[in-house]
Amino acid sequence: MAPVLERGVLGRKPQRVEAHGVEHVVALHAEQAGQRVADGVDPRVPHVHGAGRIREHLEDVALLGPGAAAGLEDAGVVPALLPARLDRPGLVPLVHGGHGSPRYYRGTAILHLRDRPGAGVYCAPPSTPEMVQMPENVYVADIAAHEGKEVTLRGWLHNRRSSGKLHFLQVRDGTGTIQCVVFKGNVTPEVFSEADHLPQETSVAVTGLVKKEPRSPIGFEIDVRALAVHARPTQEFPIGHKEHGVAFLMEQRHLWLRSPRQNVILRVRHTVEKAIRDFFDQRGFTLVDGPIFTPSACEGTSNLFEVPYFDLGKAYLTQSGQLYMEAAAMALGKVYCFGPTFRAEKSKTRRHLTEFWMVEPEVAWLDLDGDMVLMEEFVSFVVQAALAKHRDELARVLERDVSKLESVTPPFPRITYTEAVEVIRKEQEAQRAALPPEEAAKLPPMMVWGDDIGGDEETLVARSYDRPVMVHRYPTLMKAFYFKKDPQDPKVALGCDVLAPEGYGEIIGGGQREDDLETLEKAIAHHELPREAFEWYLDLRRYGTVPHAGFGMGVERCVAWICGLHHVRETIPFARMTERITP
RNA sequence: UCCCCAGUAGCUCAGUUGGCAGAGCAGAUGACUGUUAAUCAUCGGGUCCGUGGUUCAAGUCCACGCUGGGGAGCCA
Repeated sequence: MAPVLERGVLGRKPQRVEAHGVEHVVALHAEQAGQRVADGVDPRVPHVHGAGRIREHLEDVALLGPGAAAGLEDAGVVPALLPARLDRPGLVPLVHGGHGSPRYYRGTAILHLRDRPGAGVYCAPPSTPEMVQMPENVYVADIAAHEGKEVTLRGWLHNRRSSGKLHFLQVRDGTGTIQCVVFKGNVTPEVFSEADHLPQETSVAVTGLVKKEPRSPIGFEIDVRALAVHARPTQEFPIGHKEHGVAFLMEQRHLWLRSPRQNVILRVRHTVEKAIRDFFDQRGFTLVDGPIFTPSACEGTSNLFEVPYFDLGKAYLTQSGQLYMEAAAMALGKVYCFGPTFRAEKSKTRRHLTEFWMVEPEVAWLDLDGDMVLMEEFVSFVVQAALAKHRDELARVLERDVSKLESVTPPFPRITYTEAVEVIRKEQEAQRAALPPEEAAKLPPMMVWGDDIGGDEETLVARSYDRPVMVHRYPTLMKAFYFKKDPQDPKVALGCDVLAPEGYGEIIGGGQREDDLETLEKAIAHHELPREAFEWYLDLRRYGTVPHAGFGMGVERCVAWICGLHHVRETIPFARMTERITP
């Protein structure tokens, strides 16, 4: 080992030892041997600041053992190596004998520095060499539990402001963002200067005291004692703090996810997905995963993604797991599937994706009325779960009017399709009456019974209610072949759609299935579907057929509604649309 | 597939009747002990989407194309 060139008994004031020009070994040792180390972290320990940089300069480090008081020549010096991960500024990490996990010491360190400009060690007065609890690695979300303690946070630099002798670093760790205050008097000039020049999205480990701060949005700040730069961005982060266009942000989706807004949306999505599973789990449903590859269209041949499938020709990506869930319901009673769904429709609207996630429950011995009760309880459960967990974030970050979600509780209003048509026609008449005749003539024709309820019509129906509205008994001709006809009125099918309020439109479609073999055979023929492909499905009616019902809910539309978003593309991590498949 | 709109600095945009290419933000340098999208000063930064045309002169007008956005239909 190189000779010791400097040795110092450190006073109360921090002292910096430069190492440049020649190879140095710097020894620092305790002022008062035998000083008791309090629980937690004593700020008066050797601080190895700027660990990311120090790492490059340190070749060796040694710690004086318990006999430190005897001096540097004491045989208690423990040779040790600096571990690769020096991320506990404030404590000296050592690997005994050059292998094994590092143990963290406070006490006297001997640092062997390489000859590099800027190399140096900054030390506060050390206390007794003694193994101590290392500064806890904590998350911003849990910061309140660590008030008054020294902690290490690891994350990314979100933003930075400066005011002379203070730098304000906004550090984001995935659970939240916290302001870290770097005061010139608390760190070395190098660290202070570095803190003022770190670009956005630098990954850092910040060590400091957790302090209560009324000016902070989260109530706490970090009073920085040490800052370890893990990695500087190699180039400027494309997404700044000002506004950006949608096209640009979608191209940068992999980076856009880091923004506070996208963080909240993805967390709400997570909560919604968890609530979906909790709801069905609590009610004794079994999760049955449907296939992604399907042999042919579930509901006709419209708009399916086609993939080559070995010698069997073509396969298609699923557009619904429903038919398979019907089979599963006959086996397990109450089932649901939850997975991705693919639609090759060239839909370019705020409500459409080519790949989206759908949950589809199916229940044996259930009729339309029971299905509608299940729908309203399910939607209410999911909305209330999201509200309970994210009320503050929804209101603050997404500026969502959460009072609009509070009213989402059962029962939901129910109207028939026929009644909905009347409501729409009255609205359309009112619109016409309010316009001069020549203007009114330019409007699209009035809705008549049998027309589909489009996006505008959905909004007309939904806006008179403060919660989702259930529209049931649609004309049979509009619905898929498997819907059961209403025995009271065969012109309509026992289907039901749930329309979300505030213009979010259809989030659920479902209903009671045709359980009679002959009627179903006729329906397949009437829709001109290939009978062979549905033989297995007809088997379900051949072997103990029972009334059954179910529905499908699109996760993205539900999340968009809960979050109050303009477009579903923000609700899925990586949206797939007709004109976009990257990143 | 149809209808509408947009494309100018890294980003968001302005650009007048067709007459020298602009601002804010971001970046760099400096000032400031409480900033919250900090502020202030200074500096650097351009294939005006592409091709062709009209014109003394095109970011601007015309044609075609490309890319993206919004909407319709269909759906969750």
